[in-house]
Amino acid sequence: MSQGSTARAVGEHLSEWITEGRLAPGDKVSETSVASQLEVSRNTVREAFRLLAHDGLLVHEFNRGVFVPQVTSADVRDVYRLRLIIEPGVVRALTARDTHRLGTLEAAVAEARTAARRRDWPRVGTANMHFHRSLVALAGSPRLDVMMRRLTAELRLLFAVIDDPRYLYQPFVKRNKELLALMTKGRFEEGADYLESYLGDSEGAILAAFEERERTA
Amino acid sequence: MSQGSTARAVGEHLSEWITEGRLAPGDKVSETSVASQLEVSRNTVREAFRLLAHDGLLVHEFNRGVFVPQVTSADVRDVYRLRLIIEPGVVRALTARDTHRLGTLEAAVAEARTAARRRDWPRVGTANMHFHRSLVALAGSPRLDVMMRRLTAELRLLFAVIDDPRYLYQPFVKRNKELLALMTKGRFEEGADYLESYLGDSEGAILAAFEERERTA
DNA sequence: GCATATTTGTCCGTATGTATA
DNA sequence: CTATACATACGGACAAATATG
Repeated sequence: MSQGSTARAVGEHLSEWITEGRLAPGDKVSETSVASQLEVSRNTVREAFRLLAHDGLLVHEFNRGVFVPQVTSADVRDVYRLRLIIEPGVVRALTARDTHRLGTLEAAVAEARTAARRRDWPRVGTANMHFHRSLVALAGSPRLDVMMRRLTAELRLLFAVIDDPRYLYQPFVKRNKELLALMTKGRFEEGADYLESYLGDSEGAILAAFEERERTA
Repeated sequence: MSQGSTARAVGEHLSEWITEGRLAPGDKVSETSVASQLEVSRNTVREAFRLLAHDGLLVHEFNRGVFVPQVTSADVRDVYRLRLIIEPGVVRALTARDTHRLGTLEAAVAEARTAARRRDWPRVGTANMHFHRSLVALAGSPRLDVMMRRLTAELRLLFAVIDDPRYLYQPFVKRNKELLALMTKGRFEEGADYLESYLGDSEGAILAAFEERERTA
């Protein structure tokens, strides 16, 4: 309606429903129900489904419909394996003249700070995504950007499983800030090492939550 | 109809048209023309467009339609940058017990050999794609597999620009075979180094063709 | 295992808005 | 600036596949 396609708008809605837990992992997402709730045609809903399936936020099973992915600890490991390859690699490849291109990272850090002050943890999570996407964008590779967009989208899916988001999101604020400080000083090698251990900790925390959940279930 | 969706079948057709040059880079791909030529509905064509756009074989511009990507030397560099990160990394991470899991690679090498004997260069190209996809599959990462599928699809797009495919495809046959030999012996570090230089040469050859083309155009 | 109801996959016709000649 | 072409979106329809009782 306003700007962009309605299919994209429907996609945004669905994306929120997923990250807010209104749509739980494993849930079936019916074409007709979404179409009637958002008052759009079924065709448009199908278009939105494709967009989200593209980012891994929905899975499409032929003749059965679309579902919210049932993420497991294996997915956590896979996502973090790729993050550990990509993100420190990008930081390590930076040089002194990149210290002037960190504006978007600063913005993301500021966004996270104000959100944390307001105890708005979902927004802290969004800011964290912005930070890491901006970080990867420094590499200047369009294809890497697409891949990182996918990964951060799936990250939201993983975080959505966690009951208490604060416990996971809060550490990000400080650590992103510290990583940025290292990078501003041009200490990229140190930054990459810092990022590696930071990602390792993050993976460990999420993994623990998942394995606990998988044990009880 | 037969197996899978008709949208997928339409996607296969379009994919062939692109790699065969029937659809040239920069061409607009009209919904209605494809729908009438393949005798399917516009709706189905739109679904197929999304599928191919997902793999980078088509680009979608809002309110303007879909186009065959206008690939440039910058795209060559970007694709190879990612290949150089991913593929040698996978090989380096392998261990002795992976030497028994190289069956798909052997099959791809054999496929390339027989195709080369028949001077069927497009088929050699396909076999080469299979080889590198199988290689990355050894890492056991579903998300890396998806990414590699995208990259190889785009690779076909790059190769489609080259006039004489034999010149580019022929070296692959021998080099894939030699890489496989190293891997079979468990010499993964050497294999990774070999792959790096091999990819570097490949990039250089394609890049030269692109820069020549961009100079004349 | 069967009959039924639901839902998806596909198609068509039409209206509206956007881009471009 | 107007006119044309085309993409976006709608709503209804039907067959086929799936899920349900």
